[in-house]
Amino acid sequence: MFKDLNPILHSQLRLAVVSILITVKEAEFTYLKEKTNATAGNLSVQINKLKEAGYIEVVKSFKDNYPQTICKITPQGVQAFEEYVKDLQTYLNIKK
Amino acid sequence: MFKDLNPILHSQLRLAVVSILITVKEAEFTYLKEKTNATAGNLSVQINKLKEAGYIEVVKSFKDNYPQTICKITPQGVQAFEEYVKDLQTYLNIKK
DNA sequence: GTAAACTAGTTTATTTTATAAACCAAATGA
DNA sequence: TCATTTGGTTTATAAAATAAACTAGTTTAC
Repeated sequence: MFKDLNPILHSQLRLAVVSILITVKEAEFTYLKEKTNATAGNLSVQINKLKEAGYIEVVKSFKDNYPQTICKITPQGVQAFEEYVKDLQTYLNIKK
Repeated sequence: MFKDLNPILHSQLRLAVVSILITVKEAEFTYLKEKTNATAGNLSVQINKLKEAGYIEVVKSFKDNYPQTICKITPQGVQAFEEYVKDLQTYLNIKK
């Protein structure tokens, strides 16, 4: 009946990050922070979890002398997100 | 951009319970346990949280000599669920 | 009639998560 | 130069989910 929801994506902040990355393909840490209203610490932790899960790719470099962290979604990330959205439907089945 | 998700509903088990109660209006503890595949302990805890939030009503009685716990959704529960589903859309906006 | 197994839960303890607070290294500005 | 800001990370704390243990009673089998 109810499909298990991917716990990595069933988190408000991680879901927001993946949601953004699905549409923009690439985003800076600061951009994600602004769009999600997350604290830097929280975002840092959650980005690492997404990276460890293989859902995003993180590239660190420097831009205008400042450190810069760029995140991109991976094919696994896209797939996991689509699966999550599909699974979620079973919980929201008011639309019949 | 991203609306905050109701933390009481953003939980797999509680969401499943509310989802069921939205469609059946009334359900026994044992029925919910079977449908959600939850352990009794976990279900007991989560039912209490939903009750404390005012999202469900819990009536205890006896049936065939055994204790029986019946849960029903409240108007606030229905409203919170609908709001949650709506808020969730902002995270899933792949459909444009 | 009494021990073993089962029903229907609750409570407590443990693990996992989420979040906040504190920190770091470097850059900028007064 | 030293206080502030940027762009983070690490560590500590709070909250949540989950499991394990327990309660209270019932049924079944001897």
